[in-house]
Amino acid sequence: MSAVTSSQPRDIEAAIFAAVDSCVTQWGWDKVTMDDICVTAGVSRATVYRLFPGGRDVLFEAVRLGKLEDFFTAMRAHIEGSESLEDLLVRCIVVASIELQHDEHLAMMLATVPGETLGDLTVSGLGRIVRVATAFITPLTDEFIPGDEAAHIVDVMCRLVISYYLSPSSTIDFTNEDAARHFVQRFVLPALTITT
Amino acid sequence: MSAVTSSQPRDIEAAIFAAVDSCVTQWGWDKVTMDDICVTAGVSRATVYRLFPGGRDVLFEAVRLGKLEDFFTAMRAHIEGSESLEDLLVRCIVVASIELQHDEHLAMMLATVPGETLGDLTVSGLGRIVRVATAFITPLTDEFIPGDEAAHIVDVMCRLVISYYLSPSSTIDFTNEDAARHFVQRFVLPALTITT
DNA sequence: GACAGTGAGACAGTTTCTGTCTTAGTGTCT
DNA sequence: AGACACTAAGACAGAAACTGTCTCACTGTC
Repeated sequence: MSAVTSSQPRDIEAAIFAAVDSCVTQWGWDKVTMDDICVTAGVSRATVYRLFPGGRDVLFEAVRLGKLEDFFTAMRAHIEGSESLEDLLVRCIVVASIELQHDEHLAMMLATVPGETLGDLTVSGLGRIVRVATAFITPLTDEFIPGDEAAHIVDVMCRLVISYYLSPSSTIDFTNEDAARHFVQRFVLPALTITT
Repeated sequence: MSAVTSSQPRDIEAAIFAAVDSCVTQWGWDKVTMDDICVTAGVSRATVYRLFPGGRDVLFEAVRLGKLEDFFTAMRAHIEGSESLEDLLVRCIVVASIELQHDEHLAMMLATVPGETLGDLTVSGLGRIVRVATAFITPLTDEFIPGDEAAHIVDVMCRLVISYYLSPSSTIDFTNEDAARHFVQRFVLPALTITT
């Protein structure tokens, strides 16, 4: 049964991912060594390097990519029933903001280069987040607005959510649905060229 | 004013201690480097090495010693009004157990060799804890029992508290005063050779 | 028996860390 | 002003660690 033989390596890969997650949570990106991960995962060095050729960088990149996808997959589940563009945008903002605030470790996971400060979220990491966010969210906006317009909206929303997460404002709280809705009605919807 | 000049270094020493505490809490003994501590304390490498000649080992030893004394000083405040030996022993057990459970970081601080597992609490670290505990507590038992007897009691109590902390039992909860009192009445007091 | 996947560990090259040192800058006391 | 004590900054060599690759022995499956 190929299902059996292939399920073994999957488990190991999952164990390694879990180990990275655990180690990074405990020590942060900088302090984690490959040996930490191997020991935590209960796996040999050779196995890790065979599964992730390229070593540390490749492994961490894979983990971060996985986290990013998990994040947006979960988010998509939250926004899938939206009946209007306003509703969709509000849900996006609120869910993302709450999720970020709830798990501050997540922000580091979402960023690009491990070991650098959260400030990187606004430099190298942001572009990548915007890219993934666009890929995940724009399909859901199809029924409301055209794709290129959606890309613009998602881009702006990403930056705002991250900005308000990194440096909260006393006037707007994106984790609050009413506040987010008010913001969307006031600043986002009027900016759209279409009126539907 | 010598008070002014001497208050400066005191502040720096305190800052370094605080930095060690913060760094160890964040990363654990193994992962902390001297540079981490210097940066966190906002102090130069040279300063740290001058204040703690011998470097890492000496600094960490000083921190641990300070923690140990803090711990027992706080404990002594809790048990100072005891009117009977039973009362005193119960308070010791409960306060120590609660304190340990409340701040698991403390246990690592109390141990001897940084970077090694908590298991060391029962090997190299235990002797030192018993020694300090004896020095702090036996003076308070003077009015109840002779010094050598007190030393025995403290020794046994230390081991029990640490053992139950490391591996809790379903039958005894030392953080509960009634349970601790019951235990003392049942096992400790009868073992004493004096009857006062 | 062939085979794929794994653990254990040796290995060199690199990076990081440690502990010491020198230099320059600061503020205080005489 | 000048002596003094203290500090920041950083260069430095030696030690320790981490990385990534490799080989070998072991296991279970086909």
